[in-house]
Amino acid sequence: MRLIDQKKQDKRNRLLNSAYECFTRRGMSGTTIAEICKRSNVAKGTFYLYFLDKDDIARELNRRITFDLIHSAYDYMMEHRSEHLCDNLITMADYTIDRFERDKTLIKIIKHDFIWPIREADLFADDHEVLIPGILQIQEYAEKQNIPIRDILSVLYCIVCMIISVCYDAIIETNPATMDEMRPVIHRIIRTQVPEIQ
Amino acid sequence: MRLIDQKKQDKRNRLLNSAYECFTRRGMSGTTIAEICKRSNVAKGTFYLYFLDKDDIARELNRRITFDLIHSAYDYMMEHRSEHLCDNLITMADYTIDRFERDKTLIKIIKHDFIWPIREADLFADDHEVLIPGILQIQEYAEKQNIPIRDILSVLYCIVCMIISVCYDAIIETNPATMDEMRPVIHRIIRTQVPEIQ
Amino acid sequence: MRLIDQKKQDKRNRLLNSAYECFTRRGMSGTTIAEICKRSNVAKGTFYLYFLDKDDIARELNRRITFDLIHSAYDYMMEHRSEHLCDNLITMADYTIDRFERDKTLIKIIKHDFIWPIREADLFADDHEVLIPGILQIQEYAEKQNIPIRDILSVLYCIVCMIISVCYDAIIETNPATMDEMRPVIHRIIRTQVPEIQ
Amino acid sequence: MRLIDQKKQDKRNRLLNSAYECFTRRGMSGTTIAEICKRSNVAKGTFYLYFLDKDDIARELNRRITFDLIHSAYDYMMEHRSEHLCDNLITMADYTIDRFERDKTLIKIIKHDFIWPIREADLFADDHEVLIPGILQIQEYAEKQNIPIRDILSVLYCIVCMIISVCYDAIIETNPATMDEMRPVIHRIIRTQVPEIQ
DNA sequence: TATGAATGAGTATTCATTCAT
DNA sequence: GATGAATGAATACTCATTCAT
Repeated sequence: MRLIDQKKQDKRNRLLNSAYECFTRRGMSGTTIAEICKRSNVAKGTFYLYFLDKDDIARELNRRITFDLIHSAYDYMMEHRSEHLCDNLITMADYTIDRFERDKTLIKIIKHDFIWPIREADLFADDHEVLIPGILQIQEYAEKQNIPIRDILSVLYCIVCMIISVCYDAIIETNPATMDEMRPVIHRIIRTQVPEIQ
Repeated sequence: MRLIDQKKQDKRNRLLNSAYECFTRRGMSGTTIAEICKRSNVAKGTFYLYFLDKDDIARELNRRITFDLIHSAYDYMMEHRSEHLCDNLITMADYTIDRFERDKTLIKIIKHDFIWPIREADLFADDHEVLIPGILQIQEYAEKQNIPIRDILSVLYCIVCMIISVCYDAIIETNPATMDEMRPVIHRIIRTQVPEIQ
Repeated sequence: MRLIDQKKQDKRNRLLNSAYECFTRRGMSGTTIAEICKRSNVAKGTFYLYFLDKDDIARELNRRITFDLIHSAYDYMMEHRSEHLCDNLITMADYTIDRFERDKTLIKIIKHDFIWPIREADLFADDHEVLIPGILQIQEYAEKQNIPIRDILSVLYCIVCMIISVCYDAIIETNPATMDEMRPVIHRIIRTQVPEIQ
Repeated sequence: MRLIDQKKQDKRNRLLNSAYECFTRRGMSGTTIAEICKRSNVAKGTFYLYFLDKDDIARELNRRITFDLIHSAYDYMMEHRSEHLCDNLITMADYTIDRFERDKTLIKIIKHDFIWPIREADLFADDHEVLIPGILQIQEYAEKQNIPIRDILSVLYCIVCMIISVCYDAIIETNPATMDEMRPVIHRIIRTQVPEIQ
């Protein structure tokens, strides 16, 4: 990569990082483009060389955050791996909940803009492992249980939706209960939906 | 109630109705207080005699919408009642999904601002039946299953969260699938979480 | 008129006067709405209670300026009246040219936005005398010369267009000659187009 | 001319052509220098090697357009030549009006920025024939009529101003009448100002 | 010569909120 | 209680111009 292209990429990243910090502190609608630029030591006009508008940078940020969160959770799970899918999912859920509790903006952003990273069409694409890591174990589970894989994925999707909503309410609004009270409920639901194979 | 109080109540209601129509058409952030007032034939200053600000009226509106939706769903269910809690919950879920499909703003508002209408503290209040109708059948089910009622309610809460998120994604974004594809998934999850009693 | 309406009218006029002075000094595109407001001792938001945008106030201003200029020229002519239409037109032209020479912004505004104040449709409306004063003498002249009045009016319109363009070029650009050199040319053209009746 | 100079000239012309197309489509104030450059496949910095700013290229463009229009009109007239100056002027006026009707941007540019291409000082310069073709016939007419040539030229200038203004109003604003209605008026005025010699 | 990344001054417009009437 | 005129802070986005390469 040419030096100048590296510089551009670097500037783009600086803007994304600043945006993350600003969105984190003041929320997306409370953040001005001027602030993002100032924090990046970049002129206001420069912002528009890299992004269309605030929504554009927010979308890009979201993609990165979602991608990073899923993969971190997966990596963590791999370090504490069990042979049961069910336990592994709970490990990932717990990791994610912990992240949310430490970083409340993260849950705000995710709740507002989460995009399930795999569409029906992509299901058998070559790189779905990149998008949803651990899909191999899911396929295996589906075969053992003799359930279509897309049924498993649908339920997983619903569980993820649920976790995000519940975490948001519990962490941000403490409603209807605290995270500590909701966590075992989430565990139970996962266990019920993805029972261990005998 | 004195006549003058009725008049005040009436003006308050007019403002709430106008707000609902405006939020419905243009979304909350796209709605100005001026519009709400104009539609209510009320001066702008008057708005502030009844509500603190836009958030205030939005909160109140949300309470009403949630309340109305739950009770409509309950009434509908009572007309198609089964003896199994599980079937009744599915009936209510289907009714709600239908409402969302017909009125996309409804799901937008609910997704953005849903407040689970019963808090721990209220659980044994005298009027919880008003907030969550059908709680008697839930209590009955809890007893038969020998599960603490608050465990049932927690799971119900999670299911409601899930339904809202999934409906929003399916209806508004068609992601990751259509509502027709997600509906049976939701049914299955309810059945798994609230199994019929033998 | 109620006191409050008088105040509103007064504020509107203050804005128009400020706009005139600003347009005069810096031209329309060089004038900011902030300046107009400051000069009027009015908040920026207030501007938008009275006008849609800069174009709107400019249009209104133009209407007033054109109306005022024509009527001033007519009044002046009536004080130096001759029996010949031709001489009267020259008197009005001279008055106008003098005004342009004294107030260069006037010619800029007029050149940019002059609107001939009488359309075909209005020709026989009851109030055309308000728009183009002196139309009675024009009608008289048309009858004596046995020419359709609309032919006279068309020529007058063309002469007015010509005067405006020539004045602009001469006064603002000194091109292709000075106003002193062009004035007799204009006189001669008027005399040729509207010959005195024998 | 050296090859390198030809290349430079070529780039300059490309910029001028692009500017014409852009001004034509979006008007001068709606055109950005970036657009002109893009259309010319030239970097933004390069623009400033050839022109001072947008006004500079606009002025140059205007000179070319005016020059081209006058010469086209003259060429057309020479193909339909009469012995009378008056008829020839009408032929040229008609040609010009037709051009304006077909190309509305042309009249907009001309109206906004017309520059009478001959100044007093240039009148007896060697190349005035280049600037105002047909000046020989004008001189001849002046002699026959025993009028100073500059008097004829002044009147011609006024007529040109008038035609431009009237065409703009008629074609762009249809005010106060259509071009079809104004055309004979223009003819009559020319005939009156430059009567055929007996 | 040529490039194009970076700059940052410049401005219209909205709208929640107040307060004199 | 009710009004609605007035406020003015707050902000996204453009684009001519420069200058290091």
